Amino acid sequence: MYQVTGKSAEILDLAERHVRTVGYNGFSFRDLASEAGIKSASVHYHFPTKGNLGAAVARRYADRFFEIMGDPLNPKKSPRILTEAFIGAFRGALNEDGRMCLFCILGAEFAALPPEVQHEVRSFFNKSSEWLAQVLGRTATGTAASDAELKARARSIIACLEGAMMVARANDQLSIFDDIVGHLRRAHVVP
Amino acid sequence: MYQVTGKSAEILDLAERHVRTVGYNGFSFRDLASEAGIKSASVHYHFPTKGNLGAAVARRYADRFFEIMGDPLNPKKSPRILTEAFIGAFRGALNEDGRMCLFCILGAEFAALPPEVQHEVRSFFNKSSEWLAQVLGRTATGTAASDAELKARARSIIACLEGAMMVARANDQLSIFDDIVGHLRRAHVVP
DNA sequence: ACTTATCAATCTATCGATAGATAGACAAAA
DNA sequence: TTTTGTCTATCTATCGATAGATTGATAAGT
Repeated sequence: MYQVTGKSAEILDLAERHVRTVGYNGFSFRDLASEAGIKSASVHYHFPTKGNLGAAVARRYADRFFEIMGDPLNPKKSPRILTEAFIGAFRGALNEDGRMCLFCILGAEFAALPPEVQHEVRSFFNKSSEWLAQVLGRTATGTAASDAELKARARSIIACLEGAMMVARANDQLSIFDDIVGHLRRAHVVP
Repeated sequence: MYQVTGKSAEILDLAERHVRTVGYNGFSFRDLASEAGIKSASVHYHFPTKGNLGAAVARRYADRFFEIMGDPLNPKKSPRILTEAFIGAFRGALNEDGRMCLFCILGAEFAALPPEVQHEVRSFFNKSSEWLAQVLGRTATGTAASDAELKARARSIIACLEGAMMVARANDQLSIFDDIVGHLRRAHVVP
């Protein structure tokens, strides 16, 4: 799918790393260029504008995420397993030397983003809560919850995870993330 | 206490508004100057550096917050009332035409901030979870929870609120925030 | 009362650095 | 020969920050 090769992929990697540490407004084309060993003009060759680049980074990140997550209705994987994988993906992102989830930082900076990047951010939150809602829907706990209710529950979990990443990183303690997830589990919010 | 008057206060107001919408790296001294009707050099007169200004904004915001919250052990206010006030403060921030909690956006941008601003961010998360932990400690539910456990629970609630703000704003729907808080209540995480 | 000195707050003008972006030349590959 | 990727060179706009002049108000000295 997003199997961009060569310099383009390298630039995407660098840009992603920057966004996830210092945010969209915290790096420049020159930063990327010097790290990729080319000139900033060459970065523009691959990605005409910064908004273009930002959207590409977001799209690739989301595509990877959902590829790893797989089918939420896969009968071979229990809701429990899938939810753990979901949480684990967030934890893994934070564990890459204190990098944030891409969409946590983009979400916070939302108003400062070019429209095409904003679109990707919204799209991710929609898709991810949809995905998680489908998983939650499989744990039929007697009451048949509506799609809207399931999606709201999913969003609540996602919000908690995003917030947990942020607080954990600001304090440079991964354990804070784990504590928060623990509370999520103990409150039976999660399968 | 923080009764800064005149232009300084006006600049702080403008800077706070900008940080809470586009983040620390999303505005310039010139932006502030033109809105305050002065020149950017005059902004530097009041706040020598941007880091200085950022820290001042953060400090004032935090001071106001804790002044409004009051004493977490005030016997005249139930834990329930205090927790609601706490949640309400976050909701109110979001409700000011889609502005974020200052520390949510600063937390996300953390690695891009000058040290003095980072310090204020950490300090806020510390103080606010301390405050909330004291409130939670008053609802002695049989088991005597340790201070560390209470603080972890407090952090979990705060993380959830910050995440809720972020997700709600990215989707421009205040109702998402309310949904998430609803789940928080239903899961009995909150008094 | 008049003068002098100080101060807070602003200005103009400018600094070096950097931002994102473009034009056009060049070389290698297809 | 056309495409692909990179380069040099440059543009305009803006960044945070500083220097030095100017204003009006206040205070102190005579």
